Amino acid sequence: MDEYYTLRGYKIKNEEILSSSMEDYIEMIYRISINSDEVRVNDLSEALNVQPPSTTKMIKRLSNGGYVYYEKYGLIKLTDKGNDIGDYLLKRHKTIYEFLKIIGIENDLLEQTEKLEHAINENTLNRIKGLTDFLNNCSEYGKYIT
Amino acid sequence: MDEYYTLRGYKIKNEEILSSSMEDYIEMIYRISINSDEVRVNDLSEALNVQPPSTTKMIKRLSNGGYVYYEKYGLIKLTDKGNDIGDYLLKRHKTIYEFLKIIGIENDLLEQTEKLEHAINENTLNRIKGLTDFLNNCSEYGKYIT
DNA sequence: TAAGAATGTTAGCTATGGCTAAAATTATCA
DNA sequence: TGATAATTTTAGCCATAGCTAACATTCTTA
Repeated sequence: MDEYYTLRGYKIKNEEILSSSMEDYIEMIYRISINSDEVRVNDLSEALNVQPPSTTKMIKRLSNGGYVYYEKYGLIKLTDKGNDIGDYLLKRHKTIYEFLKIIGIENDLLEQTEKLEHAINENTLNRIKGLTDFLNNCSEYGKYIT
Repeated sequence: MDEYYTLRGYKIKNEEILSSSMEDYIEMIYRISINSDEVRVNDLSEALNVQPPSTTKMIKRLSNGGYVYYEKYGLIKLTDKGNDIGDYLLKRHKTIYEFLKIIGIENDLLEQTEKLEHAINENTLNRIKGLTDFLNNCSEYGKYIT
């Protein structure tokens, strides 16, 4: 029998550890970390278009979960665990971005990527990666898309 | 400049009228309505794996928004507006389901559909529909996927 | 038709994840 | 070095969307 749930229902059902927001923060910390090893509350707030108190709160959660090191007024640094996740999240982001791009999304490319990425599990991600590769090398598709 | 937001940020930014949950409820009312014209709080609760008080609360919101007709202890009925949306949501669901199926998702097909559908806007949906059609008629893909 | 079962509602709790205003800390620079 | 500016935190608010427990209504059936 088909088993439907609300979106929230799926999250609870799967004991999903990371919420979409947590993912957004970790991915962004990881992104910023690439170019500088100083990640601050303010940087993150600006990058995510969020007010600093929201960031403070989230950093506490991430710190409790063992995703970041953080001490009051200090620098934010991903733990090994956090770093692995960040790496995965950024790759996921890029995979979806490339996929959406090749199927012709232009205007809302980033927004659609940001929304979709949280919904896609590892298996689906791999399928999408494979599909993107296929499309990139498919002459019929080349004709179809132009 | 790239403008990132948290997922919640995008929702607020776009003044998105329908939350994911609201969409889930409307889609399910629409679904149930196809086979019977008696949609009750309990049916909906069971179908969505949610407790009846949650449904009562949501039905009130949907009623206030003009998506359903409802009177205490009565039947739930979509308004014309609700019906149009339900129709769109069900089509969106099916489109994504077919897409995920053709790219080889099996185990989490329904769950991934349910998660993805809320993230996809009309333009992306059309692209995905087009892509699915293409894949269905693409001999190279037939070879690739087997 | 009256009792019990089924269904639905209300009240009030939870967590997430935003926000503002105000307080605290840290950094800068004259 | 001490005043001011910038950054960060705390406190407390909001809405969404679940939940349980208790109450109300409606339905069924003996």
